[in-house]
Parts: sequence; structure tokens; C-alpha cells
Amino acid sequence: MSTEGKKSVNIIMVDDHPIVTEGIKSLLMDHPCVDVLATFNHGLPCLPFLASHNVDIVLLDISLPDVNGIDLCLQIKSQNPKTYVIALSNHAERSIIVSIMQNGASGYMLKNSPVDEIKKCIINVLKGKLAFTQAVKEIIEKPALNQFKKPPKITKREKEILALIDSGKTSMDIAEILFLSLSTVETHRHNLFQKFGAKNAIELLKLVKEQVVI
Amino acid sequence: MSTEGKKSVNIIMVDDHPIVTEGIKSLLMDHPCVDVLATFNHGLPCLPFLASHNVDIVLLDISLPDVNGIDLCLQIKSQNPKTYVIALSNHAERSIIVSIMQNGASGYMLKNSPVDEIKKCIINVLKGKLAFTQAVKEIIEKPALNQFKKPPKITKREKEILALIDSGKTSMDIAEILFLSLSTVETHRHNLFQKFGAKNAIELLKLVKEQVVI
DNA sequence: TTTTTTCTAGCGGTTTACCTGTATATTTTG
DNA sequence: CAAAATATACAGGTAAACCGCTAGAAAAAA
Repeated sequence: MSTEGKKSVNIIMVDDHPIVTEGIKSLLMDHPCVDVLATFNHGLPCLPFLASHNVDIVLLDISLPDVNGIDLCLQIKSQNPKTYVIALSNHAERSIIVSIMQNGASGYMLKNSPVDEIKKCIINVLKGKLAFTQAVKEIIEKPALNQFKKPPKITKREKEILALIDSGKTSMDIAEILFLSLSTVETHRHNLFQKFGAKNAIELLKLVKEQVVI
Repeated sequence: MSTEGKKSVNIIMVDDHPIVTEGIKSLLMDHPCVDVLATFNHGLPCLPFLASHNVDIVLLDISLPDVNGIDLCLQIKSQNPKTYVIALSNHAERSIIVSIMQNGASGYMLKNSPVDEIKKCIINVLKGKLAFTQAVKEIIEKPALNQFKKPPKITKREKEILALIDSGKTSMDIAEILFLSLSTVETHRHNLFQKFGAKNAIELLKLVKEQVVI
């Protein structure tokens, strides 16, 4: 917010797909007032950069090699509250969109959106608005039944057992792996069924994958 | 191999992510001899285009809205044998890479590859070589155990039942849905276990998802 | 420190899954 | 057409999953 003549918009991109960052750069080239200061293939390295540079917008992917974009968004906003974060991701799940918006993002764009939609979103965010591409709007507006009930909280142990169930292990296998009695494993399993309202393990895994973020 | 002065390379792209096509275009701009004739967000529309234009290279995504890139590659090569097809995809599964190469592709690039690797690959393909990005080479060279046994053939009915198992249905549910006796469903289920060497339904689904393409 | 949650473990019981066969009509393939 | 593969179905059995309920020890939160 300087009073200088050159009030250019500073953008950084965090995305492990060089082609995507290349594509966005190419989009933004038309606008001479936009500067892409840097691109990061990993998430965490952007934090020190943000601390020492004046960045207006971060374009942030969800799936990154080192951290997930949802958590990173929160860190960015804690450190640089004035910096706008726009998610740019392939994930079309409502839960993910809502999560990152709750963590302070100003917009959400799907990577398969038309280029002009992406441009529009960035412009709208600069105006202080929340911005979504068309497909994202539709996802947000049509919450599926399961989207209402917030995902159940699962404990550390349950998570561990869930992973083993997912890998195809039987309860007895799991008991041996975790040095537990069969009863204990089955109790945990039973509690998981109750929490998610599942009738069998396959349904449980389905529900978990729908409701638990990343 | 004409004797004309302007020997430009004609490329088309088939990818439902406009940003990606934009990114590739931007990459190839440095090379004045390269012409990007067209980009397609869907797979099938490229076929008539290829019939009426002289295209040297098709950059082809695997996941497309209307068809999968593996089948499309075969169609392209049947129709235009001299056109090189290079897969450009997010899929890092060996089975997928091998499948599309068997269908006549000349290269496979992962979308998260560095831009210079992608450039190199395209150049190598133009020289008539097979070309892979680094990560793809590593995937091909390290075939996992399960990669040796070719995926079992499953029948129409088995596929149907597999989908219902995957959705969390019990055998009795499936019997009712398909108007079959419980015994029949269990026989099919049992045959599936044998074909895939699975001990339980979850393991079965895991193996299916590993071994069956898309 | 008290309270709450989580982890642990067990029992009795029902249901479903999974194994091993056999067998016949239909469909596909050579 | 003959042979092979597929879809259908049943029997009899073991193992595992799933249900409901109880309960003490350990850990975390208030």
C-alpha cells in the first residue's frame, strides 16, 4: 500500500508441478502489473521467503511433498495475515475446500478450470473478495448428506488400527502386530464402526476416505 | 524430412487442464520451430483433427473426461501410425506406463517433472527415440513383485460384483441387487479371491486397484 | 487432583465371510 | 460343431467379523 507509482502485485506460487507454475506465469504475463516473485516445489520453504518479502498473493497447492496445503495455509496466515492465499488444487472434495477456507484462504480454484476463470478469481481476491471457480461454487452449494455430519474424531490407536484394516489385515493379524489381545482390536474396530456408522470394514474405509481430510 | 526451409514440428495437446496446456505452450515458445496447432480438453475430438492435419506429436493425458488416454493412444496410432504420442500424466503406476507404451506411445512424462526434462523428452522423441522423464525411468526399472504377474482377467459379472463389494455391500445385499442366489454371489466372490490370491475382500480390492488399469 | 477420555480386555451370541467341493445351463471361442 | 469359459446354484463346514455390554488401568484434560 505504498504511494509510489509502481504498485505492482507480488505473487508467489507453491506447487510441485513445474508445468502448472509455468502455465500460471504465462497467464499472468499479460498483466504487466503482476510480478511472480518466486515459485516453490515444496511447501515449507515459502515461509522464510514470506517473512522477508512483501507478497500480496500466494497460490497454494493442497498436495505437496512435505506438508499439506491446508495446514500450510494456516501457518502462512498466522505469519502474514495480510497476504491473500488462494488454493489451486485438483481436489474437488467439499471437506477440503471448507477446511482451507477455515484456515484463512481467500479463494479456491480447481486446476482444470478455464484460464479466464482463474484470472478472474485472482483479480477478485485482490479486490478483497472471496473467489471460487465455477465448479467449486457448485461443490460448496451442494453439500452432500454426509457433509453435514462433521467427521468423527478418531484416536491415535484407532487411526493405527484403521491403517492396518486398510492394508487388508485381519483382526488377529493386527493383534499380533500391535501386541494386543484380539478382544482389544475388536473393541477398537467396533468403536470405529459406531463412530462412522458403518456395517462392515469396507464401508468403514469408504466413509473414512470420504470424511477425513488427506 | 522435407527439403523445404520451414521444417516446423506440429504438436497437439490433449489434456483437460487448461493450465497445463498453457504451461507446455509457454515451454515450447522458446523453440520457434515448434507449432502448437491445437489443444483439446476432451479425448475423442482429437481424432478427426488428426485425420485432417499433419501432426508430428500428440501430448496425451491419461485421465480424460470422455475416454482414457491408454485406449485413445491405440486409436491414434491405428489411425496415424507416423504420429508420435507422448503421455503426460500424473499417474506413476508402472502398469499404466507399460500399458500405454504397449499401445504405441513413444514416451511417458510425469506432470511434476522439471520443465527441462520435459523439453528433452520431446526432443528425443522427435529423434525417433523412446523418452521418459527421470522418475518414470526409475518406476520402469524397479518392477514391484506384483508387477510380474499380469492382472487376472475378470468377467463382466465378476466386475459387476466387484463394484458392489467395493461400495460396501454384503454378499446378501449383492444377491438381492442382482437377483441372484446368495450361493452364486459367493461363488463369484470366491473365484475373484482365487484369481487375485486375496484372503479377504479388502485385500481383494487393494489388489484390484493395483493391478487393473483405470 | 478430580474428571474425562482412551486403551485395554473379556464374554456370549449372531451373522457374514471364506473354503472345498460339485454340477448344470448358457455363452464364447476355436 | 465341439471345446472352453462363464454364469448359475447348492451343501457343509470353519473362521472371522460383527453386535452389545461390561469394566479396570492408563493417560490426558479440566
